[in-house]
Amino acid sequence: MKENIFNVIERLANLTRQEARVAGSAEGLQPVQQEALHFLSICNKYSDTPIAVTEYLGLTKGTVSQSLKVLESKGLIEKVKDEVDKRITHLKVTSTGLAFIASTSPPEKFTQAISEMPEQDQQTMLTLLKSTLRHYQLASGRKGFGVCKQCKFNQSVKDNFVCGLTEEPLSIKDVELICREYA
Amino acid sequence: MKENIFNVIERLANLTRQEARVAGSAEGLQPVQQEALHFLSICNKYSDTPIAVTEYLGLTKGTVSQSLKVLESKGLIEKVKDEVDKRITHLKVTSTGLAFIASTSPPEKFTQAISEMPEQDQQTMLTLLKSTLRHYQLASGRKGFGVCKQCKFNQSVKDNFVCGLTEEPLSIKDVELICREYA
DNA sequence: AAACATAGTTTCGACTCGATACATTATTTA
DNA sequence: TAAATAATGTATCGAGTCGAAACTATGTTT
Repeated sequence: MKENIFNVIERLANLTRQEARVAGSAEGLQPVQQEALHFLSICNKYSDTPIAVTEYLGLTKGTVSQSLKVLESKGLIEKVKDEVDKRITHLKVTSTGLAFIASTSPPEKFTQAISEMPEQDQQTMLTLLKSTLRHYQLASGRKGFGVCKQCKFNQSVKDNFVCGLTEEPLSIKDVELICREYA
Repeated sequence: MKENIFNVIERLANLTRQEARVAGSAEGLQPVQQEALHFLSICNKYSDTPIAVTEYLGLTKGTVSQSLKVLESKGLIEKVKDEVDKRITHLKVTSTGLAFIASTSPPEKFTQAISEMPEQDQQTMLTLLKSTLRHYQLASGRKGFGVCKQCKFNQSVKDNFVCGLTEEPLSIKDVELICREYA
């Protein structure tokens, strides 16, 4: 059973990677660069840094630094120095970058395949996949990437949200974005 | 919804790839080489060729040829010329190769994560993932890789199986292995 | 103030990948 | 039957990925 689940996930990943290769070839974007851009388009302000991308993709920072340089040179992201901690660089996805991601992620045929399944099945599968990922991240001893709403550092005060880790107020938008400090 | 399903699958794939990178580093095996070896360990005699590996991984034959050369040089597979069609090379996984795959696939922590889920959930997820893959392969206009039991070319005669495409008798083992001509 | 930790870049060598050209062997067509 | 075409597989090239290591700069601890 686990063998089969593993096989199918591997195969799905191979297919999406192929689609990404084709979709990105026009812009000269490699699959891994698209994954980085995709992450940056869905993460919040605590996670829009090279190190967060590194942890998300599970690569080394040197490798990721190269990929980000490419994304920047193509005008898909911009680097902005953090005003408080000057070691940190924030990566902002440009409108060009957002447009690219919107047109390629999820890949067209993947989207089509999912759409052909009953709504209820989609929901069930998502729930089970999320559960698998959570268990997998725990088993890997890896910090999870999650959204602030469920983060133990997210403390809501009346109608506003405050990050309990940094005590910074969070916008509604931040609360719904993926966060590196998720716990 | 589709976005989320896509995100989770991508993340699961990243994690398994990382585990594979670590597991293979001792033997000097790259993730893609492990995937090729894994496929060869579960395919039948119609699919144990370089071109079948190429189609399965979605790469070009030149690229795959290189990976197979590495697997051969490490004694994990052996190349055997086809007696009938002399263009074809069959790839046999050696006992060393089988031992490696058995110890690394699925990755340990992935297995652990799956095992922690209720049996019923595992079954449900497998069914839904398979359905997704089937739809995805169709949408991609790609020939599916499946097992002979459901293949339209598989015609059973009494207790024996015969491949309706080649009219060759199939062993019980062949019938249960993944096949390139699956349709 | 010194030691250490963190964020990020650069450089290097090994490897992946697609594209192309090529050799062999089958199959189709004329 | 001969020629054209198709299929399987290999070799080579250049662009790109990857981890490791060395490095800079900035923060944090001691």
